[in-house]
Amino acid sequence: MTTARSSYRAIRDEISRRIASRVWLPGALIPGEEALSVEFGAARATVNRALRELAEAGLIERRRKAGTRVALHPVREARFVIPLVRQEIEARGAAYQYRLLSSETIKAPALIRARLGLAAEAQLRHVRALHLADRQPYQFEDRYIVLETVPAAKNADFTAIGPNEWLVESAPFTHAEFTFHADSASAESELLNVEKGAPVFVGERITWLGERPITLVRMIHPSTYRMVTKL
Amino acid sequence: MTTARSSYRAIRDEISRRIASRVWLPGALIPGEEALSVEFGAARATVNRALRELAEAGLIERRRKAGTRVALHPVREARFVIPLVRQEIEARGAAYQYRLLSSETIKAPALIRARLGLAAEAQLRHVRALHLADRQPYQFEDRYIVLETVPAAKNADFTAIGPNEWLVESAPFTHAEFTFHADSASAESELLNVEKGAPVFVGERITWLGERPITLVRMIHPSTYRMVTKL
DNA sequence: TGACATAATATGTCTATACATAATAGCGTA
DNA sequence: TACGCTATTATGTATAGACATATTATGTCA
Repeated sequence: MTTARSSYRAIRDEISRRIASRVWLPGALIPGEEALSVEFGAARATVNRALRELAEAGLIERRRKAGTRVALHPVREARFVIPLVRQEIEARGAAYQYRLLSSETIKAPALIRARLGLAAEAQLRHVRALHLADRQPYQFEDRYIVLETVPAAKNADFTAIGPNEWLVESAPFTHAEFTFHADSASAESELLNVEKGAPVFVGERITWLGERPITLVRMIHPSTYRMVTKL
Repeated sequence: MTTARSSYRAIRDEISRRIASRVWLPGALIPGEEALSVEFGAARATVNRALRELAEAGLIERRRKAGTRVALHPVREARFVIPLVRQEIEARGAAYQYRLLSSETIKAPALIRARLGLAAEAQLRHVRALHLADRQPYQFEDRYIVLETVPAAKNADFTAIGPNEWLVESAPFTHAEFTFHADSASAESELLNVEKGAPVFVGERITWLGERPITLVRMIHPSTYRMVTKL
């Protein structure tokens, strides 16, 4: 027994159950908050919280005046966590190793400029590094840091601590965009210890602080990599 | 001006700003709800909602008695929506086409049985289909449906409506597991109109209704595919 | 010193009430 | 009929007050 008082969790789960068991069919209008609060013997605020969470999960759709209905095509969202590579590797019980491959300050190439919306003269720090799990190549990191947004990155030392961990500590972001796709290994094939042309899993991430771009990174994994998330 | 009364959004955004601008550093303890409610001139419940959302986003960490602190390694979560292939394609302004390739009822192969935790005699419906965008192959769908859990799938007609849309309407799920990886095209290479051995992006999804598995599906895209999500 | 009970405290949740806001429905008028 | 105003309604948000719960800090006793 959780509590004598009706909890928003109990209400949420019961409503979720009714939808799953098709008591309330997709597209159907469900009772209003007032009615539910009577049925469950709870305050409307409590029912509201339950419904709000279900709406966030995409199970129901709510509109003022129109009421709440079971989502027709539950556009559900999966969440996946964005851990540091090191944490990701250590969580698997593997030994983490980091190797800095190259680091230089350059003028932004046109392609990167376009992606980040930078001026022609923008300066970038370009870092290439390798992350290993149990001595096996795990991820090749190819990163550009916008020095205008993060001046401290100009002289940061990435030989011991990777730019990923350094940025997390030193340059918080407000927005991010993630892209994932499959590609065939080219220049990085030797580094990842795979055949040239072998499939690789590529994650790309751009982060911003407000309107200003912080960094663009390509993270390339061999095809043994699995990105997993549960719902 | 949003409202004269302080809103939880305003509070949430202000706290978010303080973290982003490093007024409150990673690991630092931030004022308690009581103190913040005084500062912002709001009720504690309002501050609570603001903080709760930030905690959900992974920006702060909260513990009873210990208080609230700025996350050291913001284990932030990205969310990505799981739309129907049709919606995904139509959202790009492309014409959607669906083609059923094969459909049969079989005894579960050992590999699938293991993944879904099924008994040896379990019956499955195995469906293979192709989804096209502007007449170009977009996704090859290779699906197994557990007939024990979804008996109605035994006689369902998947020639016009794909099993994906059919299941969404007919068999809601409670849990799901998603896996993504890169692979090289083998049997499906012709269907996707790519070279044999070309890189493909593979998404795998298993859904459950309570404890019982509903379906396992492999969704295979050519390497031009991009999975995008924003935060 | 160490184990254990106890007090203190910040967050977690619930209630009752009130007002805000979006969106629909219905009415009246041109 | 077409348009626009207005009343209605369900959700959205805020408040004050209360109790619940997890966890830390403290104190007591062996």
